[in-house]
Amino acid sequence: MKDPEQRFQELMQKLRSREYRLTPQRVALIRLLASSEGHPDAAELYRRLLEQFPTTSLATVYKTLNLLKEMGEVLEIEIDGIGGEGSRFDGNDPTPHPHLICVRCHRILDGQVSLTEEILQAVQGQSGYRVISHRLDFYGICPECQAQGAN
Amino acid sequence: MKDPEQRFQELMQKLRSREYRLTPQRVALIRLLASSEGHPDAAELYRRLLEQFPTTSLATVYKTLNLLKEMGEVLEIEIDGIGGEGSRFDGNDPTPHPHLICVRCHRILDGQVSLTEEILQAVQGQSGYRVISHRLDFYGICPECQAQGAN
DNA sequence: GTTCGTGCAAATCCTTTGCAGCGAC
DNA sequence: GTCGCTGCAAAGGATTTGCACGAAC
Repeated sequence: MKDPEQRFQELMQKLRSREYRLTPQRVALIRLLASSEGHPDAAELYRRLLEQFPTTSLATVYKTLNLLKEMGEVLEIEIDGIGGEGSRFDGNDPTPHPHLICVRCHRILDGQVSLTEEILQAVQGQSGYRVISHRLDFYGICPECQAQGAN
Repeated sequence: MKDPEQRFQELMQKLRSREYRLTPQRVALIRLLASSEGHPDAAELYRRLLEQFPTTSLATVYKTLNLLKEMGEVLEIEIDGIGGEGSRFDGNDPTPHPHLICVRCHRILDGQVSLTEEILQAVQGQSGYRVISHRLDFYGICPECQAQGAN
């Protein structure tokens, strides 16, 4: 995980250079995304933002999120098999990297492995696809949940 | 890809042994899912089902889909970064396997590679998670779309 | 005859959009 | 002063749910 403050500066710089307006709400949201503590979803970001800006709306959160996604600075993590949950986001490290998703408590941890070059080559060779990015997620039970319940 | 007829029999057998009712609509849907030609979404399955049962409803498609998902006999493939599309489904092979998703035409191809045992071990070791399943999807441009447009 | 599945409509949930007013620049 | 951003409310789209009728067993 990158240093949040450094990542924050990085994001600010990118927005400035593209001449986007740095409204206080936007800056606060970017600060949250720079650390992306716990891989928050839109509602969680909204909740944290409300503490500073009681009139902020969810729509604003989504708009900024979409802006950053288009810039490739935020990664969207969709959890499947787990109904009723929205996407989670990672603005700390937008490079494709694996996630470990606990099917019990929905905790998300960053994985440290990466796909080997052989695998990428094999996939491209077999299919003829030109691979642009990928997504690798593991579903399982986190240590805490293992400790709690048997099974 | 498994032989669709064989997979169909397999699915029928599993439903029978759990004493689910084999209504004509359900049987027809299972036949579609056994091949899962083109990794259809719910709307596509519904469309194909309508040809045989003009009064079928989307709700019924979803209900059967959920039943089979819970039984672990259908894999749900969620495409992200591509808005306005629902999940796609694979009832031919419910074992986790990679997919190649074309970001242009949304074609989905089954990948032939699988994660190495080392990667799985590494992930479990680093995180302490007990990994149950995983998901590996590649995003790129399929050969047809590469041929069409430059870039 | 029972119980489960179907099909309709309405409801849900996340996310997006339209628009008027405000604020960054 | 301009134009983009905000925030509200309403719309949108995929999926789910409630319920009464009909069909599988």
